[in-house]
Amino acid sequence: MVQDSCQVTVINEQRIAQAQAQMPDEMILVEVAETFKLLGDPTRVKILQALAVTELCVCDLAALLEMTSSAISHQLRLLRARGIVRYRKEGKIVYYSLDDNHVQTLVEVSLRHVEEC
Amino acid sequence: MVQDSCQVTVINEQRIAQAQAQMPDEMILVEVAETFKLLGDPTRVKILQALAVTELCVCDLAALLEMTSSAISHQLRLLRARGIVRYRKEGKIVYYSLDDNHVQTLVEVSLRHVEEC
DNA sequence: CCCTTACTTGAATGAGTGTTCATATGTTTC
DNA sequence: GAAACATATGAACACTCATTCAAGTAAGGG
Repeated sequence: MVQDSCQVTVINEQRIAQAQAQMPDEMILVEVAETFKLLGDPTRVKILQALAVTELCVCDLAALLEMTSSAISHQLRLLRARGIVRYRKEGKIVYYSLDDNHVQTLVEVSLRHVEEC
Repeated sequence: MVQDSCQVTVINEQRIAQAQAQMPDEMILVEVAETFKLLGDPTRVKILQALAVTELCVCDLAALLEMTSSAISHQLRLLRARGIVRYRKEGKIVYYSLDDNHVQTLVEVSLRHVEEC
């Protein structure tokens, strides 16, 4: 047993070294967590699920999810910032659609996972 | 254009109906979001990444992530509650390992996604 | 031009969350 | 049995976050 700088006892030094060796960069792991965090909200999951079916404008999404346009717009801003959705203006109407099929895959995998349990 | 109960104007009634028809149950979508939320924290992602390599006890994880055993234990409790990790007692030491390869798949897909960008 | 409409945005608020600290539990060792 | 140790857990704290509300922008119609 060894004490590290944090006063934590180490039991299996070798396994720790092994896990550490295969651990991706801190930065990458933080990004992975942030991606998941973005998907970790029912409103945003519903938005993505709807946009996976068809392009929709803000007020359509608001009607579909029975929420205010403001609430939807705030969430779309987050999804936009991560490049998950893109938008297209048509007059004063703004149409949103998916811009990242990786994320779509994640939602699908998670859906199948939940449905199996 | 139609006004629904929430005072939101509907632009594309047909598309909304289409999206609604393909929308999974509210309950399932909430569970999907909760699964993602659980993966949406750097500490938990690191724990899962480490356990994907090898079984580890709480203090090993604490040493690896340079955090207190208490903080790790709290996170493991959440992962345990969702059936994502399982544990095995060996005397006073508690070894944790992964108990859900779906989740492992999600992390892998997300890792590849982040690394591509 | 003014009014309505679709959307955005900033501040505020209430709920939720991760870590710390102190304490408790259960196990081993002396 | 007492001390040491690995975990677990409850409360507290700072912090984040989703929604609401109010105000602002930009486009179209009368």
